[in-house]
Amino acid sequence: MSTIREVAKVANVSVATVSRVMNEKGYVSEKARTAVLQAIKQLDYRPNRVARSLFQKRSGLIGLIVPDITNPFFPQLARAVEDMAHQHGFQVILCNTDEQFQKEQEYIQSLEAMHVDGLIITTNYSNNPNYEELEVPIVALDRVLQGAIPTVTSNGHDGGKKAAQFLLDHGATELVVISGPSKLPTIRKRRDGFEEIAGKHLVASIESPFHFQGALGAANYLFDHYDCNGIFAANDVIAAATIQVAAERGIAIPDQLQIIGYDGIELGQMISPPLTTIAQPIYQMGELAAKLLIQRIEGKEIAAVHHELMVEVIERETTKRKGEES
Amino acid sequence: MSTIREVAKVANVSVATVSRVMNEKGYVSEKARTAVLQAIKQLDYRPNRVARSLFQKRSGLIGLIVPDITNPFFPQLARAVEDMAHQHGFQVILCNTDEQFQKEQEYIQSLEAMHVDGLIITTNYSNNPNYEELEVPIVALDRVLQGAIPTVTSNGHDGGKKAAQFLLDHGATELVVISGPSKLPTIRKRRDGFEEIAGKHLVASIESPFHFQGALGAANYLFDHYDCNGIFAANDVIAAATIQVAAERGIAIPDQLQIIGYDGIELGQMISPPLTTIAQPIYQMGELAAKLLIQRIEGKEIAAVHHELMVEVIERETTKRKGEES
DNA sequence: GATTGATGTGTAACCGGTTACACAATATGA
DNA sequence: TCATATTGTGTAACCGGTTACACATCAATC
Repeated sequence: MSTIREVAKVANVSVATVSRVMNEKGYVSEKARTAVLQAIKQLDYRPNRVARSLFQKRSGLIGLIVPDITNPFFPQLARAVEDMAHQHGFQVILCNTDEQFQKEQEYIQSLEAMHVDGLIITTNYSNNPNYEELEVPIVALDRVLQGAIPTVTSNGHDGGKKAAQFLLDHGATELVVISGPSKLPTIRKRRDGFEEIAGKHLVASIESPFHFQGALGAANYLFDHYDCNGIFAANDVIAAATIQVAAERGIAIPDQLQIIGYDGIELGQMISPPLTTIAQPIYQMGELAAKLLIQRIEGKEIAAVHHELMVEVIERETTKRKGEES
Repeated sequence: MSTIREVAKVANVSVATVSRVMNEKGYVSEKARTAVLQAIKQLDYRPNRVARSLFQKRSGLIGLIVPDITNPFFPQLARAVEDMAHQHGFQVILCNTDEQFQKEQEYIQSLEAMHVDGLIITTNYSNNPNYEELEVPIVALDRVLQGAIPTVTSNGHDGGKKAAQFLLDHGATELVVISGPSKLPTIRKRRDGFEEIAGKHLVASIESPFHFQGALGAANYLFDHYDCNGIFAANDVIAAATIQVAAERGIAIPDQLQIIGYDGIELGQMISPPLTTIAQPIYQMGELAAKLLIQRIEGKEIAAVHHELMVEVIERETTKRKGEES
């Protein structure tokens, strides 16, 4: 791989001139410019980004910290972030924390040491650490962080309300919410919104882990202990598990039991019957987070600190058609 | 952020000594060592990895190029690669090509310019480009590349055979394979293996795109034109679509129709009924690819060039229990 | 003809680590 | 006692870009 000095030699100019041509900065004569361009082509010269980073203190790297890319909520988010980053000439570094505080800290340290230009974090350690003290710009995604850190979430409270209203409107009378880990604020909001509207129709409110196996257990527990005809699951994976357990037990969906999920991941349309769900605009959330981050990186001030996007219900087949409530 | 020279000043030694302490290289007196360590702690000094990269020509970065992280096959792969990379002190840069030649080339150029230490590629442009000419070590995952590039795949031919054998053993008599895009060698192998064993029981062999919507169309086409009681889908997403279409049409699974998928992604267990499938060891494949790459990066020669892992059938509920075939 | 400003170019320092090399000081062995 | 390791440390060059600054040249203006 050739260097700028070699290019300079071939083009018979100084390195400064080569640099000027490359960055289109400062005065360069037409003659010098073509000579340099010619030399660059001849040597297949591409500037060393590491060297450039060192001087400019800008690496063109964005760190994306997620709990686990394997959780089907995150690939779409990651994709959105990567697309937006790519459009602006950034690359993204993927980090999985498994929700472990220590891994998260390790990654942040590494990323800082390699001078990433910014960080997008979806994390739980909302309060503990010193995000505000970090020198790099940060945007929080799907989780709300303390302080002056911009965040992007969707309106979970409204989502919960919409879910309850939808079930009620479609003839469900005994409602259950299978919530996620209640230490997560975003999850609590969904549940609270649901319970607010469900009111006296609420039969039970139980908790489930996010992963499928755990949700299977929660669903079994639910059916063992309660009777209901409308379930709101805190995410689509839990909803899928609930559907599976219901199918095993011969409970007809949506006739005997209606189920509504949350998230709007692709999984929802792949299962049978296809899942009615409260869809977050996942891709847009990732996109917005990346956009905000890039704006901060480029020094623009950001207006609102907290961005909350709307959710919408996607009606599929785990709920009854309107007018057929029976 | 403090620099090595500041540390040197505080510890009252030269930068060389600080560097020696940090890298545990060369002679350092106990006295100097403790002074340096003390200074490092005092200043919360962390070496600038960019500067280190520049000199060492080693960035600690691995590029992972996938078609689309949103395709449920890839998150597990990415996770495995990232885990292994992290264990060895590397970070991974995620790139989505959408199977577009041009995006792939762009990414490779960028990654080269930022001096990634290695590349893991899952790509289709098996023949076209100049992978062999690249200076960075490469490992191909799930796709076979020409030349001396190490590859990691699973035994698709055997997988196809196993699928056919399994359906036959469980009482299916009229078999169909819904294959993926036949330009992909890995996909062709699955189909060929299946057809080899299916023999005269093969009723039809059709092609489907990989994404769910397209697969829905293919499944509808299939049911409109053929009668069969055993289907092999080239991946689990296609299988899920087939199940959904079958459910819509009131075809009982597995009683009237048995379905077997391919891949072994989590989706398979989340759908109803849970999917019998030929599972690739996805995580292990990613892990192995990363391991091989890291070995190459560290200069070790690699024995075998092509690694083919075994697949196994995971029996769930879209196929009949043995002994209950009819 | 002198002053001013725009244009064009090169030298060398700088970013922050790493390390070859020179030079000491001390220890070992004959 | 003198030659030879062994141990310990600092200076300065280097990695490959970027850019402040000095210096030229040339046209326009007074």
